[in-house]
Parts: sequence; C-alpha cells; structure tokens
Amino acid sequence: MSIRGKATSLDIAHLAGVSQPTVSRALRGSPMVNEETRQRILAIAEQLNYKVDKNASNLRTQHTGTLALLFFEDPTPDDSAINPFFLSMLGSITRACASRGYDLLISFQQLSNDWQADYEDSKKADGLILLGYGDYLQSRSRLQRLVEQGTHFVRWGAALPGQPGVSIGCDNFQGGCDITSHLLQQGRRRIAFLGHASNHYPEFLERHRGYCAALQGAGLAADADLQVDAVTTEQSGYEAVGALLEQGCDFDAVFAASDLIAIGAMKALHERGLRVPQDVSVVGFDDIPMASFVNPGLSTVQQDTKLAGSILVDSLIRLVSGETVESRTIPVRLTLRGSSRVV
Amino acid sequence: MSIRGKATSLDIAHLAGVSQPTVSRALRGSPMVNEETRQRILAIAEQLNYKVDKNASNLRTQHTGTLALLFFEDPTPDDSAINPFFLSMLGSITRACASRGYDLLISFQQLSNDWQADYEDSKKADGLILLGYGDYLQSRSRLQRLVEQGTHFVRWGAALPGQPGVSIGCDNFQGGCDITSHLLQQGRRRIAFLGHASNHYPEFLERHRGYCAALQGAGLAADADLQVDAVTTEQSGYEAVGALLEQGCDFDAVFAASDLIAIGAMKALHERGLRVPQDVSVVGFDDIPMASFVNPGLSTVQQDTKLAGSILVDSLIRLVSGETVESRTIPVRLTLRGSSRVV
DNA sequence: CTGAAAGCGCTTACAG
DNA sequence: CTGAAAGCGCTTACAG
Repeated sequence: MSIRGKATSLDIAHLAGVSQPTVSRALRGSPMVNEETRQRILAIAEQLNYKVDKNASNLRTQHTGTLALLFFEDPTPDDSAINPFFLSMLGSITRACASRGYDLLISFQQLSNDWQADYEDSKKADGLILLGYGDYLQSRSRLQRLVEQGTHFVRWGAALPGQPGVSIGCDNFQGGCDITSHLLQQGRRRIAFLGHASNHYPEFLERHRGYCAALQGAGLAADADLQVDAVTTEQSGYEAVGALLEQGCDFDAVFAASDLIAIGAMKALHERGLRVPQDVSVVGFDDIPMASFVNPGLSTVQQDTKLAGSILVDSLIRLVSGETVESRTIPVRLTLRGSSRVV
Repeated sequence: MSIRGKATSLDIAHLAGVSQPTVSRALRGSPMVNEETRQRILAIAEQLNYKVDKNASNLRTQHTGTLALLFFEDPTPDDSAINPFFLSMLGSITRACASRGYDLLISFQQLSNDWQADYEDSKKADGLILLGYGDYLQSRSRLQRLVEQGTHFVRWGAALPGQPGVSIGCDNFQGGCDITSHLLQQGRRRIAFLGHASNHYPEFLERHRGYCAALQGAGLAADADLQVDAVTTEQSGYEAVGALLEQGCDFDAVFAASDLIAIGAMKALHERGLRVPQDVSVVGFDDIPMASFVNPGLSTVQQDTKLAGSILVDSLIRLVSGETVESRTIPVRLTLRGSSRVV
C-alpha cells in the first residue's frame, strides 16, 4: 500500500488477499462476489478511506455521473448581480442533481465563447442544462448545432414550434393572460406593458401575447403606445416608466414582464409621487424573493422554480439514458399582493 | 477515425500523419513541436471538433482543474430558499472560478453525509471551498479531519485563533461596532441585538462583540434583556421582535445579526404599528439585494461578496499549488438607508 | 465465485 | 523535433 497519496483498489486487493478486479466488483455491489469477501474488502476500504477514482472509472465506462449547467447572460456582461430568478433556478437545479446522485458542474458562458464544446465534448459531463436570458435568435443556431452533434441537453425557455432540442418553460402566455385579467377585474383599463415584445425575447413575447388576449377578451385593444421595451433589470423598468410619463401617456396599471422591471417601475412611480396601487397598479412576473418585501408587496406570476429544476434534471437524465423526451410547459400561478389591490 | 463517437488524439494523429504523442504535444502548446506540424494538427482538431478527454488527462496528470464548492446548511434542511447572501457568494465564486480557468463542482452537503471524502478523495476536484452556515462546533471536528488528511480547502467564516485550516471572512467585529456606533450617533440608546451570540455561531458572536464594544465606547452597558437569539431567517427575526415586545422591553433600535432577521423584524414592527425608523431604527448585516428594496431601505453592513469570492478561489488555487496561505479578514462597509435615519 | 488480460485516452520520461 | 513505451486506476468481457 502506498503510504503517500490516496489508496487504490490495488492496495486494497493486496491487503484483502484478492485480485484487484474483485475489489472493484465488491465495491460496486456486484452480486458475483462472496459476501464474506465483500465485507472484508469493504472494511479495508473504509479503514483506508478509499474512494473510487472518478477519472479512472469515467474513462473506463465513458460516462461521468455529472451534469453541466451552462448559464449564459446577455444584457449584463459585467459583474453585476445575477437575476434572482435564475439564482433561484440554479439553487433548485443544484438540489435536484444532488438528490439524484449527480454532480453539477457550473459554468458562466459569458466568460467563454466555446459553448457546447467545453463540457460534453470533453467528457466532463453526460449532458447539459442551458439556462439564461438574452437574445434568443443569437443562440438558436447554437442550439441547432448541439442537436446536430448529438449532444444531450435541455434548456429552460419558451417551447417554440420547430425549436431545436428539448425546452422546459413555464406557461408564459397563460401567466400574461391571467395577470392582465386580474388587473381588468380591478377596474384597470389603461395597462402599460413593460418589456420587449419581439421574437428575440420569446418569453416576453408570450407574456405580451397573453396580455393582448386578455385585453381582447375584455373588448379592449392593446394600445401600442403603452408598450415600452425593457430588459430584465430594475434600471430598465425605472427608465421605461420615465419614458411613459414623459410622453404624457395615460395609464392606470403597469404589467412588467419581470419582477425586476416591476420593482424599478415602482421606484420611478414613487419618486414622481404616484401611489401604488391607488394611482397605478403594478404587477410583475417571476415571483422572486424580493417581490414579497417591496412595499407594497408586488403582485406577480409565480414560476415554480423547484418544480422546474426537477423537471429539467429528470428530463436530462432520461435523455442521457437514451429515452425520448418532449418539451414541456409548466403551469403558473398568480401571487397577488398589495401592488394591485386597492383595499 | 471513428465515425461514431468523439474523435480521439489517435484519430488526429492518423489524419495528420504523425504519432499520437505529437498530437498531444501540439495541442498542449509544447515548444518542442514543429510549427508547421502544429498548425496542421490544430486545423484537423478544429475540424473534427476535438476536445481533450478530461478523464484521461486528469487520470494521467493526477489533477483536475476543478474546484468543488461544498455548501452546507443547517437550520433549514428542507427545500426552503437559500439565504440570498450565500447565493450571492455562490455567484461570485462561480465567476471567479470561470475567470481563472477552473471548473466548479457544486454540492449541497445537507444531502450527503459523506463530507470531505466525496470530492478531493475521489479525484473530482483539486480542492474544496466550504461555504455555509449552521452550528460551527458541529463542523469543527470535520475541519480538523480535513487538515489531517491533507485536503486542500478554504472556508468562508470567522478566522478564529487555533482554527483548523484557512478561513476567509469579513470583519464581523468591526462591522458590528460600526453599525452600532451609527445607531448611537443617531441618538439611539436602547439597542436590541437579534441573533445568537454564542461560540456555536462565531460570526454572530463577533458581531455581538462589536456591538458591545461600541456601547462601551459610548459609556453604555449591553443589557442582556435586549439580546434575543435568532438564526438567519425572516421568521426568526419576526419572532424575536415579538418576544421582545411581549416582554415589555423598551428599545429604540434593533441591530439584527443578518438582513434576513432585520427584514423579519421590520415586518413585525410594522404589524404592531411601530414606525421605522421614527419609533425604532433597524439595521442588518450582509447587504443582500433585497435590503435596498424593503421600505424603508435597510441600513446594513455590506460584505463584499465579489471580493470574497475572488479571495477564496485565489487562496485555494495557491494552496493547491503548494503555497502557504494565511487566513484573512475582509473589511466591511456601512450602507446606510432609510431604516436608521430620521430625516 | 474469482483471476488474468485488455483497454478507456491521455501525458511524459526516454531514446534517438 | 519526433516516436515507441509505459502507465494513470479503473471496469468488464473472458475463461475457469
């Protein structure tokens, strides 16, 4: 046995008086090993604090028991904080992997231009989870390439028809529709939409479509003047409200395409002396932790990140083991708080 | 060349008409390869989308280029949200690893009882970053064992004298002292401390010591009735204020040992009709993102998570490469907002 | 139930 | 500057 360095299966074999393959079998729980022998081997392994060398076993078996999370950001390539919604997804994915016995490798893709390549190709992971925001059209060709290479991956995002690969996303359309209906029920009629509504941002677009559908259901038409582009930062929401007010737009509610936008919007409204919700109702999307702590609490569309994480991980594991997996949409739920309810 | 599956260095060697070791050298940038040959090899590798098999190279070189983050939680072993402060640390560590060319393996230790063992021992990572909260005394013996085994690790936490291993932490004492002084300057005299103040929670204890020192500096004694135990959750802060009020304690300020506690405390105060900061000033510790969004904004002690992440990663990398690394304390900074300033 | 043999895909002395 | 050889530590047919 090597004194320095970690023990190997050969060390154990010597000590147990068996061959090295028998040690390997015993440790992996093969039924073809004498129970007594196994116990002896296990005891020695335990005593030596032996752990199977993953590099060796992965090399031999050609799979890793590891999943890689590629997190890509577009709008803020600086070191600013990560969107809390994605942080929450990250937490949920991490937990889901752990509970299924997989390791999770995490990478921020803004710092690497070598996308798909780096993980499954270099045998670090069995499959990829893609998570992030940013311009969809820019990433689409990359998805296409992943599919062509036979890489196993799932992504979080809108499941568009003809979409390459497997997507898991929440029901953005329904969420947009429901929260808009809620505002309508509260008597609001001039509802601004803050967020991009183009196919570059499919999730925002779906939310906007839901918004339009709800308006239509109430016999109202969407007013193009009430849509202001915004990416998912407070700053962007703050500026969007500023733009709306400067244009002299008349509005009695704001549907922000994300909570971060909504929180920025609320700040801008407060600063102009407009009361939320008395003068302007505000609602968001995501239900990030801080939504319940702003004052008033922010009404929003909750995305179930825990469920999402589980489904992403389970789908990927099934994909890796050769099963066919369909894209899925997860239902959303309204979380109503003070920002949209006049008492 | 194998049609199915990934290309290997041998495939490239065949195509380039050289031996496999030459391919390996060329790809690793060895100066002992003819430049022309190298270019040819590089081109073929590129074309085949070849990536070095990490399992094979790690097995051969006996190091991984991977760091493992062990995140352990004590108080909430359920699926509740991760403390935003640690989420922020996690983001910062992830970025720091990426920018230094290391992969990051993440594990939630609440789900595994096999601590230290699982990572460096199984050759998945070159070193460990320990991050988390919970009872320090419970984990101390494990740290001791890590040191004995020669495992490379750094931990986030209070750098106590005689502490096993390398710790990086913020200056909890100074932070506690500064924020308490601020309250005193605002004319507060009866300052409650919400949080455990025992050696089970060394960071809270240090904050409490800073609090006592500041009081003493102002000629005041710490009133034991004004210290209420709390762990770092809103619920705990909410309950702590409830307990204080039920005891009929007289207090004009609250120093919560973490922002989460402070936010719970503010909620409890609001519900009882007490105004923040007019009736009771509230301050926290951490400066989590939501601190700036509660109403009024929460005054707090900022821990620089970005710097912390960099130092943790750099320290670990140096440790792994055989250098000696000392424990370090990172300075803190007050972030003052409306919760402690009567206009 | 067990062992001898082969091989996963690299890297690195060693020899030329 | 390049190649033949060895070996990292496993797992898995194959033979008994």
